[in-house]
Amino acid sequence: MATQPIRSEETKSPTETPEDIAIAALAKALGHPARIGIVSMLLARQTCIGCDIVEEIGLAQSTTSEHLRILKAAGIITGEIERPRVCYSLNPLVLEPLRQFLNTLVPATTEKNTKPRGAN
Amino acid sequence: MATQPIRSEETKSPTETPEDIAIAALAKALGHPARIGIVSMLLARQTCIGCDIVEEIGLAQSTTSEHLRILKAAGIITGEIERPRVCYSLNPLVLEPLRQFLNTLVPATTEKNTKPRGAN
DNA sequence: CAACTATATCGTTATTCGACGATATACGAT
DNA sequence: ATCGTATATCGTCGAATAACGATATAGTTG
Repeated sequence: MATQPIRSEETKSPTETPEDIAIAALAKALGHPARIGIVSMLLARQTCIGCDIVEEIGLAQSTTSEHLRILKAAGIITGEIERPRVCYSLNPLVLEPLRQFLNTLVPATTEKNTKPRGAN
Repeated sequence: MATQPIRSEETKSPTETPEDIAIAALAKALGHPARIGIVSMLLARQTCIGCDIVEEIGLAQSTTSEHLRILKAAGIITGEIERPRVCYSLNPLVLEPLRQFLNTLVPATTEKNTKPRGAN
């Protein structure tokens, strides 16, 4: 159906650096309100077991589990199994590339605005 | 899990704060390597006309235009029309909520790894 | 052992995304 | 007026995402 990719000799290769891909993957993992909520929750409390997250997020258990899986796959959170629970906690260091990317973007203004997000 | 009460009055409202939604929207807009590349490009040069971006990104013109549209919709870039060109530039301030979110996440004692982008 | 709890996974469905080529638009230059 | 350039939009396709209920898994407790 589609005409054959003539892309043989020309340099139509998307110029995606591995760095770009890594940063985009982190941003993508954070690109859903429920996942932002989960991360915020883990920041407020130190650790959370999954069922508390399910309750607070307000989505179906299976849906929440999927969001947790995405965050885990990106390395942003870790889940320590404590059968039958799973104890989730933040692993903020993996966000460094994204964080530094953003910090280079913003015209180095005041950094002292670091108020913690309001507790839920 | 206790049988969840049927979604009658309360209970199942996804607890998404407007703040969470805003942060997630920004992250989502950055959640693609091509868009990270565009933003990086606009950071390196000060402004770019679209055709240069198309060339550097290496995707079809229509695809690149779509990525530009997404970034524009999120407010991350602006496009000033200079017919027949459009001159794009960064508007990094709108990223503040996401940036601050990340900065509260990352333990502030972890500032050692501050190498700028591009060192690969 | 049986029941309960917490979580992950499966199957499904509807929606969105990402990519492309083709086409439309709008201006400057010839 | 026609051509060329730069950009946006349309239509389409396949893939990915988000959501859910149902079910499977695995440990704890009665």
